[in-house]
Amino acid sequence: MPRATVDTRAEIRAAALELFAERGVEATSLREIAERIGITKAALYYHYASKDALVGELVDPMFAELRELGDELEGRPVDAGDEAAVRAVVERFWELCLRNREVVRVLIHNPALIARAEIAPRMLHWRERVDAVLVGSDDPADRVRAVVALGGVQDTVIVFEGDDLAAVRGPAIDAAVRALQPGRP
Amino acid sequence: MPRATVDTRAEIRAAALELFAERGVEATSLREIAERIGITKAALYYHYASKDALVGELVDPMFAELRELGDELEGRPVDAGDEAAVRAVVERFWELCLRNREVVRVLIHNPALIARAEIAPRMLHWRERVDAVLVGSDDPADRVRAVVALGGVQDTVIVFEGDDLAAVRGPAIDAAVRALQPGRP
DNA sequence: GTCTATAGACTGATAGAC
DNA sequence: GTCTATCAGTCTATAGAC
Repeated sequence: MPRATVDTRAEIRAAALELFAERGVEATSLREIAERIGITKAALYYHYASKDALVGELVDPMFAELRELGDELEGRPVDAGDEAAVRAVVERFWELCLRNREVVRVLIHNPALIARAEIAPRMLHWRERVDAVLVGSDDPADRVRAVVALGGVQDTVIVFEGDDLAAVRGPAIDAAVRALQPGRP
Repeated sequence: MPRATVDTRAEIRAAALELFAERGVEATSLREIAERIGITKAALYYHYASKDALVGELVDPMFAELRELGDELEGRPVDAGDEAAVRAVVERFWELCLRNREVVRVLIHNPALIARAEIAPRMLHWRERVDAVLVGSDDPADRVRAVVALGGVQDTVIVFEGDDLAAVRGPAIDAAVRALQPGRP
């Protein structure tokens, strides 16, 4: 029987992202995804050749955004002393995490994912690249600061998921910018 | 046939923690854990009644430490202006994460875990409780700062796992302490 | 495009011999 | 304590009807 909606593929992705983010990829079966939108597992296989292919298509948009951000910033590292410039990059990273927060959740929660053949090549150290651009330095202490700042920012969109994220934005970015300042407090 | 080692239970826990941290709990089977230490799945079941029981015993020590820290700090909130006091708490949290970094990894990577009946009651908002003690405030902005600081610190013991963590400690704690300072940078 | 039916592998867990 | 053997259930994935 034909279905009420036109875009079954989009429906599959939406249901899958929700379940993957909530329970993890391994803990979610294709049967569950299919049943959530009222089709059978076999019908799902008509649209996606495998679970890996589905996961790959889900995480792709975020990787594309990260690559764009990396490309744009590459070659012109941020001066750590220029607070406005640092803040601008942190803000963009926050917005990116916010837009893709369900994907962030999936990636954080599924380490085995990045080892899968379909997905690993697309990861390319995603956040590490932004780290590097942001601190523009190989100094290990600078890298640590970047991990605290961006890791912390990334965590907020997950931890405060149900809350008013517009209110979280300001303090989160402030804290991250401060964490990035070199030297002892 | 009796085995070379005395403490099979400890061997099981060690192998399980390694595999759970690496791939996630759902993606690791009891057969894999058993075979890694040269016994069968049935032998493993002699020592642990279920997968949940095994997971529970693995995460217990960290929860116990968090409860101790919470108990000790409870009732005497840290003055956000007292930098030395703030630093002391952040340092203790860092050490706790470092000691339990494989468990941290397991918990981060397995959201579904905290919903399991055996484990949920022991979680009791672990990090949230430390957050609360640390900022000693219900102000949402303070809570956000605490999440950035402690989330960032927690991330470093995972991200820099293979590196020299003694060198990571200083910059990580500095960055977290700075992130906790109120107001705009 | 969606279905039913099924293959084949693996899972967590148990029974009972040694 | 560890084994072999097995259960019932689930999984990914496919074949073929409509």
